[in-house]
Order: sequence, then C-alpha cells, then structure tokens
Amino acid sequence: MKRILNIETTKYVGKKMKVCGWVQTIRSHGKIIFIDLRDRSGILQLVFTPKDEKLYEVAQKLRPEWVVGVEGKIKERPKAMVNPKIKTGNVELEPEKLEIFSKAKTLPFSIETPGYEINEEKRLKYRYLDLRRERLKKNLMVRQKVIQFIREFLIKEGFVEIETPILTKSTPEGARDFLVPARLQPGKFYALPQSPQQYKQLLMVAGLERYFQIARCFRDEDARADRQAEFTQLDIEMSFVEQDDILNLIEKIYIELVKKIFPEKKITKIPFPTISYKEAMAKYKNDRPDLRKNKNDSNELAFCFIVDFPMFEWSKTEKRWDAVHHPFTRPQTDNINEIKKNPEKILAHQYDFVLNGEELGGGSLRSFKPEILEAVFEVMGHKKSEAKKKFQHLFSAFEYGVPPHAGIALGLDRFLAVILNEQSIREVIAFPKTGDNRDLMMDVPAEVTKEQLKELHIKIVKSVNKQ
RNA sequence: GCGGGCGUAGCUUAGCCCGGUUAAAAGCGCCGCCCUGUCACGGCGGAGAACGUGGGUUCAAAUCCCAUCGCCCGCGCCA
Repeated sequence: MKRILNIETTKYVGKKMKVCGWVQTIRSHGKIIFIDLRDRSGILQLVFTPKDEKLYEVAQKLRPEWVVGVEGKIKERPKAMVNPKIKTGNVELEPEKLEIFSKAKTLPFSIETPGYEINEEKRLKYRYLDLRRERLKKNLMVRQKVIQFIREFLIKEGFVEIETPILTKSTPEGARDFLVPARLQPGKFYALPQSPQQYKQLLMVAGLERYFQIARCFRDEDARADRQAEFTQLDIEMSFVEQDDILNLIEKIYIELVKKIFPEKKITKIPFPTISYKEAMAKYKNDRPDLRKNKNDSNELAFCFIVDFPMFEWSKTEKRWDAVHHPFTRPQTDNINEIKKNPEKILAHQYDFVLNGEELGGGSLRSFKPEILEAVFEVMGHKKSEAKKKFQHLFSAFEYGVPPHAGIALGLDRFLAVILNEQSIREVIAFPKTGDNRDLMMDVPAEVTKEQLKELHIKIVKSVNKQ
C-alpha cells in the first residue's frame, strides 16, 4: 500500500491507508494505547486497542523515536475528543498492520521543545536529532522558501544563475583562505572562495549582463553568532546599471519576499531609507543603524541602505591606505590626481544593506578603467606590476571590452536569523560549526593518513612548544 | 592571540561565596507494575552522577588554589 502523509489523512476519513514515521509520544492506558506518530508533515494519533491481541502486544513494545509504518482505517474522532492543537486533530488511525522499520535508543535530549535550553555542544554533536525538532525543521523550510522566491524572482527579471568554482585562487587581500593542496601540482594550492567576486565580474566581461548565485563562501576566521567559516550569500552582478538600479532591485526583492513569505511582518519604512556613511556615523555612531521604532516588536523590519562610504581607510597594522571594500570599488571621482593626493577625501560608489541593525551585506559599482585601478593600487602602496599580477585575470579581461557593471552580495543566513528571530545564524544552518570552526558531529577537521599526505606532497611539521 | 561566562545523573538545574551529616537533591526522561479516551495522560515503584580532566592545599574538596580541555558571548580578525 502506498504511504500517505499524516497531514493528508483528514482527506481520507473512512478509508484504509498507510502512514509512516517516528513514534513521538506514547500514552498507554492499559487497554488502550495512543501514539503520536510524527512525519515531515506533522503529528497523527494512532489508537491501538486489544481487539487484535497480537497487534496490541507488539504495540506495547513501541518506544519513542522508533520508526514504524502502519496500515489501518482513518476514523473521525468523536467531537469531545478532537484535539485542536494539531492539524490532524479531528481524525485518528486504527492500525491493522504495524511494521517496525527500526528501533531507537533513548535520545540524548528532548526534541519536543524549541531546544534553546539544551547545551549547544550536545545539539551540534547530535545535529541529526536536533533537526528533528519542529523549530529547526521550520527554519530549514523557511530557508528553502526564501531561496525559491529569490530564484524565481531574479530569473523572471532576466538573471542567469551560474555556479562559480569552489576550487579557486587564494586572494592576498581580505580574510584568510581555506587552502586545498593540489595533488597534480606539487607544492601548489587551491583556495576556497571568500566570495565569487572576481568570477562574477568576469561573467560581466563575458556578456551575461545579469548574474546571480546562491553562493557558498568560505573564510578561515573565528566564528561568531553572526559568522560562520562557511556561509551562504545571495550574489548578484549586473551590467549597464547605476547605483539606484541595484538598490531598487534589492528593495523590490525584499519587499515582495516579505509580503509573500512573511505576511505577518511589517516593514518600518518604504522606500527603504538611504543614509550616507557620514550621516550614519554622526547620527547613530555606527554604519548599521537599527531603525526600528519598537525594538521589542518581533514583527518589525527596518531595512536601510548606507551609501557613500569612504574609498580608503588607514590601516594601523600595515601602516598604509587600504580599500574599505575592495580595490575594484569605483571611486566617486575620475580625477586621478585627486585620488592620489587626497585619498582620505575620496568617496566610493559603495553601499551596504542593513536590517534591524544587522549588516546583511553590501556591494559597489565596479572600477573598470585601467588608469583608475592603477591609481587606487598606487594609493594602497602596490607596485603596478604587483597589482596586475595579483588580479591579472581581471586586468587582462578588462582589455577586451568591459561593460560598466555593479553588484551586491547579501548574507542569507543573517537575513534568516533576523527574520526568524534567532540569536545565531547556527539556528538557520543545517550543519553549522563551532566557534573554532569544528564540526562536532563529523569530528572535523581531522587527521588524514600518511599515504594521503604523501600523495599531496605535504609534510606535517609539529611546531616547537612555546616557552 | 586576548577578555568574560559556563561545565554536577540521558537532559535541565540546586548545592559552590561561608570545605564536614542522609551514601550529592529535584524536575523531565528512562525501566517495571497498574490504568479503555488520552493528547505535556495519570498513579505506584526502581535504576541512574569517579561533580569536565589533572595536580595542589587540608584531618576532610562538587565547594578553596593552579593548570588543562570543551562550549558560548565579545575583542582582535572578518577587503
């Protein structure tokens, strides 16, 4: 018999059907046993009675989290026994056949609560059990809905979803890279992408004009409540556009996304406020102001854009000018002398997107004129040849007809955490890592065999103990 | 790398300041028995803890000290 979902049973009252799932709770009253059967659609009550003695004997042995399949008649519950708390509360199933697919040990923690009270270390170690809880399942399903909406929206707008490489090149600027040794090129390494930045710009040179990707990004830095070593961003790049085209697109996506998937949420201000960096720093003392009117209202969403960031900032550690965003951000002036002479005064065509005081991400109009790029690299203290070597592919590509282009990258995990009122992005990621980037469930990073290392031409040198 | 918090049955905690007496306590869970309408079922009974690890102080350490490990929050870092 073909299995139906628990939620579908209400449509088949009086019929004999098969359902499958996990035993959630057992309420035994001696001569009648109620079992809440959980599947991906929800809970269904099974009622065992000793009418069938053999079946009843087996039912008495059932324990929480065993996986079973049952066939039996779906009955409408008597009025007094309807449970309004569950979606299938007006029906129940009287099993005639019971199959035990697998038994289960007692779980290390309860999965029937939201789970915040449970030691997160345990939750991460047994993530496959943690994900059985309703809250996390819901978070993952909301995540899927958001991604689906964004895909459909952008494809309708003429965007092409393109996968860029995960094995790519280490970039000297920015965060630490995760490195992957290349077996066929002894001594050489791939790096995992910190973002698809350069690929998406190259796609503009390729003439795709409108690119997007739900992109996994990797940064080998210490994690936080809002940071993971690997995270997902909505990555967008467009050709022949100005700043407003990007901001208007983002505004439209998020307004319609909220309207469709989170109708209970209210957006504080439409159109989203656009605040200059200077004004934000003066007025709110930071560049990601929380513009909510009532910070206790979990349904309020205050989006805003921060624009006109400075192009350069003085790096105290390296004692040189550094790009606030990255060197391919387009300065707001074409005056090369001005860029070189007064870098601190130069503003950039750069924008950030902020929600309830959380930075969701940012982007920029890209710099594509060689003389401007050279001036920027010069301010940053790079020799012309060095800069060209580091970003050779971009410089070369730009020699073959490059359209003016711009883009943005927005953190999906952060957006979901905010909109689902979660304190940490770990709550919206299926298999997150700890603060020091370990996966407690898989127990990685882990050592590898000598043979593997040999094949990769890698030797582990134990560092000498510090004094 | 730095600062702060936490670590006691399977889970959540009390006890820790002010060291000593039920053989470290409770709720939930687990196991057994009873119970025909529950839905966080109920009732009775039971098992379950080298108090993260190592060392020290003391007649005596879950409790005080030192070290170490793990998790969380933040700083650094995150173009």
